[in-house]
Amino acid sequence: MQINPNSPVLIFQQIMDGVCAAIAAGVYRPGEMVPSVRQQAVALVVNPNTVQRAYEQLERDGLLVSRRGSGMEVAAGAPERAGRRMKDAVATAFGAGIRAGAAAGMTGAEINALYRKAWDERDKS
Amino acid sequence: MQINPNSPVLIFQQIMDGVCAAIAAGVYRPGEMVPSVRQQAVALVVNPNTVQRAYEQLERDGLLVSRRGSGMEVAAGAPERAGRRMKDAVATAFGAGIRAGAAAGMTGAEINALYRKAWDERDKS
Amino acid sequence: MQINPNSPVLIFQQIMDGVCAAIAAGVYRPGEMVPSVRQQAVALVVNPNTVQRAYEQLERDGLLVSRRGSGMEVAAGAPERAGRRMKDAVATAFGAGIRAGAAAGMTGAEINALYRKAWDERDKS
Amino acid sequence: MQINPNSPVLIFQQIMDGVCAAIAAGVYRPGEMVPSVRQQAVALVVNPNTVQRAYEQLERDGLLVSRRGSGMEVAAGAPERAGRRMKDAVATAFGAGIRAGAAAGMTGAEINALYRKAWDERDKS
DNA sequence: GTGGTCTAGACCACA
DNA sequence: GTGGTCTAGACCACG
Repeated sequence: MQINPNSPVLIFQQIMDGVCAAIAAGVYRPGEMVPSVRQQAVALVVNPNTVQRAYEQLERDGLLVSRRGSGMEVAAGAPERAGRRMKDAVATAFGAGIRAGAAAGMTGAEINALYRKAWDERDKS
Repeated sequence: MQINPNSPVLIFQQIMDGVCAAIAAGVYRPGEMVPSVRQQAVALVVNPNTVQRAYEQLERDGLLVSRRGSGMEVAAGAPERAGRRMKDAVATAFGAGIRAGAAAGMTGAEINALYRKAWDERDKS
Repeated sequence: MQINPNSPVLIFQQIMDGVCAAIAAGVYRPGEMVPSVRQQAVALVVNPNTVQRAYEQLERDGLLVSRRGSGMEVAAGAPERAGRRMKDAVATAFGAGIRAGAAAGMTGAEINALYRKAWDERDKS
Repeated sequence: MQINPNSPVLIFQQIMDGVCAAIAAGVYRPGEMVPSVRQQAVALVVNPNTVQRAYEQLERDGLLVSRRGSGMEVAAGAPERAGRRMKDAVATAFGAGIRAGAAAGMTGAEINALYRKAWDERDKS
């Protein structure tokens, strides 16, 4: 996981997205601990408060539960919730791209071509 | 063109995107005037300062040129530049979606299915 | 409204309680602006971030809505929600007192006497 | 006695409250030993350090005295002190509830009704 | 001026 | 060591 401080996407949201994806992908499993706020902060070269905020939000969303004094743990049922969230996010991104293309007067074929191109260039960057 | 004031996407960016798309789509043609700051502000239910800032940015990007005393005009060569920008934007959106899906552990087939679903649901909202 | 920094009750919660009570009491009415983050901060002799956090939470709870660039506004239907919240809070406080008294071996009469005494001493402090 | 680890009330305070109530109720009598730190920790499903801190505080408050090498004993005069503390605690809870209700614009009758309701629902939870 | 995000660094309760 | 709250002060987009 990596953070881009120059991205228009808020840093704490990038962290949320990353943790959410990791849960959905089964990298973090229910009952396991996620990296501590301070660890994540140094790993991502980010302020601990920012990580804290992301974790706090994930706890409100039911993906994490905080264990006082010992750390944050992946909640039961979190993988399903995270999977749904990620599907929504992907669908939203695709929808935005399609709508932007249509607004720019592209034909369906042109838009699909852009998708295929993006698909072929995955793994880049 | 419509603005969503509750979107996380900044309003002035939504305006830029809309104008850029309109230029790419041929709605606004080189040499034509774009709606005045005040007209746009009324039409989009937005603060004139915000429209002003979007137009300034578009001028810096070479899509608009200010005609002294009379308003902003679409620049020569703007359609091509705008078209390239929109293609980049669409490709970026698709790339982000694909990367998010992959990070969440989705298979290629699942991601493609989400794209097809988003495609079938275009025109919605 | 006043904040007690030495109270075990978290400051941002004291702020939330105060605003919630003011909404329930009709001091702040739907559609009106609440004091700005910075104003509240100086008024309560508290850090702006702390006020911000309280307002943020109240927004999540549907009592406030933030108007970009202009301030925070009392949400429609907020008085009812706030009233319910305050009733719950009062009931919780009374329940805690009653349970504490019972745990300490007090008789019902003793507990009721303490309530009457607290009632007679209201307005103090 | 039971601990709620999800309560906003600090655990060590919950322990202090419980022991204090037990002393006030005559469950623990002067000269008797209170459960050892380790026993309490097991019984309450809590970290021994937390129990230790609660006991230390109670000793500082004059409710317990440590018998060297053998544990903690209820101090002489502790029941009176504990009783006073519990009365204060109950009165404080009632006062907070009454003040909260008044701040929310409730009438005296409404507040009293909430008290009666809380009274009728005692023993619950 | 407004809200909102981020950084830096402090203190506390808890394990 | 952990999470959590608070302070101080910076920058940004928006009105």
